[in-house]
Amino acid sequence: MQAEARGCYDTRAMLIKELLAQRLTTAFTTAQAQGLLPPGDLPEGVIERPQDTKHGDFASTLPMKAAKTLRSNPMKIAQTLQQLVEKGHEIQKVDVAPPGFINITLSTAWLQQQVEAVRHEGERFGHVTSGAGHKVQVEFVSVNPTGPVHVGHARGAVLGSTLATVMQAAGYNVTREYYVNDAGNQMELFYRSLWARYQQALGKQAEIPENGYRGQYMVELGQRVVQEHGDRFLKMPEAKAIAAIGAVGLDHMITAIKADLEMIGVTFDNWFREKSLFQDSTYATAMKMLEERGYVVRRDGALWFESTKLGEDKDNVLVRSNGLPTYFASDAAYHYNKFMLRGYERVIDIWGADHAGHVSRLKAVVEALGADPSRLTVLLGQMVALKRGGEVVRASKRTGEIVTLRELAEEVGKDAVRFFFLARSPEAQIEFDLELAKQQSQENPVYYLQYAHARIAGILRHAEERHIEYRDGDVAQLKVDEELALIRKLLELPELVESIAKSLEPHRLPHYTMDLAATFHRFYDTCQVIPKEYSPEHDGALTKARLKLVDASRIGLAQCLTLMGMAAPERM
RNA sequence: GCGCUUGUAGCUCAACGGAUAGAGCGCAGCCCUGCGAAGGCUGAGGCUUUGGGUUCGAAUCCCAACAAGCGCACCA
Repeated sequence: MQAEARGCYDTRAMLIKELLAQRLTTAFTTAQAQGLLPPGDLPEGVIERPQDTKHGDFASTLPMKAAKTLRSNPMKIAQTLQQLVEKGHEIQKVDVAPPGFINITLSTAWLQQQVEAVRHEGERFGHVTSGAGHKVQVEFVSVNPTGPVHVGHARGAVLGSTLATVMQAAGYNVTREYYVNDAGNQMELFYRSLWARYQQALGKQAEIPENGYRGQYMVELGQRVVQEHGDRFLKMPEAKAIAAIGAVGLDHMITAIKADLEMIGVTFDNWFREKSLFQDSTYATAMKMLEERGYVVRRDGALWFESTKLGEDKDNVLVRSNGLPTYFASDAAYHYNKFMLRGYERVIDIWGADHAGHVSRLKAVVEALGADPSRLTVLLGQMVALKRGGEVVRASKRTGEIVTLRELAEEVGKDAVRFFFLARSPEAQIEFDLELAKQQSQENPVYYLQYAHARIAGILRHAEERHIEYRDGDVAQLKVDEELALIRKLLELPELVESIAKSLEPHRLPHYTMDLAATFHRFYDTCQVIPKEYSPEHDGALTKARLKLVDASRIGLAQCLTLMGMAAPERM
């Protein structure tokens, strides 16, 4: 394995981080075998990236972690390992720093060679194989189709779509799914509200039901149905009319939601209908299974899921005494479908924090259905408080006072919306000031990233115009700090992709991209790529090498922007 | 009242239990007769809400207080 890795420049085969971890592990066991270190287990977390690059490319805190179990001095352990780590051609030096750090610096020659490796990988650079084709579902947004998508939903949309993309890059087999809640009494209310608006559009007297949907969009929807269908629903018996008009309204809502989400680059592989759970035997089978496993009891005329048997605070109603199933029952059946029928090895649900209280009971029901609840992860996006010029804007579908995603996308732009929500960890409760967002879109981090990409494109264009062919450039010319720093920064991308897929923290991607862009800008500032008085004899070697580095940077930056669903412009 | 999440620069936010806590915006200076100045460099700005604890080491883990958000239905 090690010999194989040594001769390999392809980062896809093995990350340098993993290679170094192996070397350290081998050094550790060798030291014990030779009696240089006392016996004892290898601690977790062998290798990491130091915060400060002056400490080298990689650092290990292994000596300090092992000191206790080995009953040995951390500095002594560090020094022992320092001697035993196989350097190969990748490692330039291994240092020891108090109180027991091992610092590893990569060799310049190896770093230079990575420029070729990145260019060789091209569009695939940054992709890794840690996901091993495992079947994963990411379910997100899933807004009730009773109204348009609003600003608060944008967060989950961006989080979910980026996570799905990154997991795909990490080698998972990912399905993006939207759960359409087209059953239940909220939908019933929506249908009846639309029925009323439809009648009003035809000049008839009609009342919006209590707690119905009163937004302006419902008025428009009613008018639209009149345009498309005339008064034909009036001729039906009311119950039938409501059902028929409801189906039409639902269709329009889903189409609108789909279009709005596409405005910020969010798409799905599957739109799963709640109703389908009842149309086939999924719901019945799931309920039967819960019953057979002894988790269902009848009490006060309702059917209860005995979550308390699984350590929950209280039981939950599956079927109300009026015979109608609760949302929770649908959810149980839906997850039965995800795990049992479709066989996802792992399911990630992205919800708003207002649903936090439902996580544990859903996990309980998944367990009751016989799936390991650790296969289900629920990510909660904390609430987004919406402001306009410092004033809080209340978002409510029923009162109709909403700022829609569409408005936001039109005002602020897709890339800025994505970046803004993506850069914050899901747990952060954020305030979104529309005025500020618009204003800042002039002086936005988004432009910082895209400018770097456009700048790169400009240089490459320039090289082409001057007919500078750099295929034969020699990367060994790259020796300046700013050049090597840029290579080092690029090499972090595959590690980051692997790490994000594991920790489910896509917010680290925008921060890395900012870093990469800054590192490029610094390189640009100190290292001129194509001199004004360019002469092939005099400048050729360095210019060609730097063009290769610029090209590798383009690949890395474009990959980041692509993973985030943002544009990578050639010009601005 | 109980539970979950969160308190980090003036503002918006980062920081696998590791070395001097970092970015962007804002603020004060400096840098284009050289590839895109939507850029670079320098500086000011922090008792990581407070008080205890755990350990070689804590913004990070545990306990308590204070503050904010969200839950606590036969709604979704």
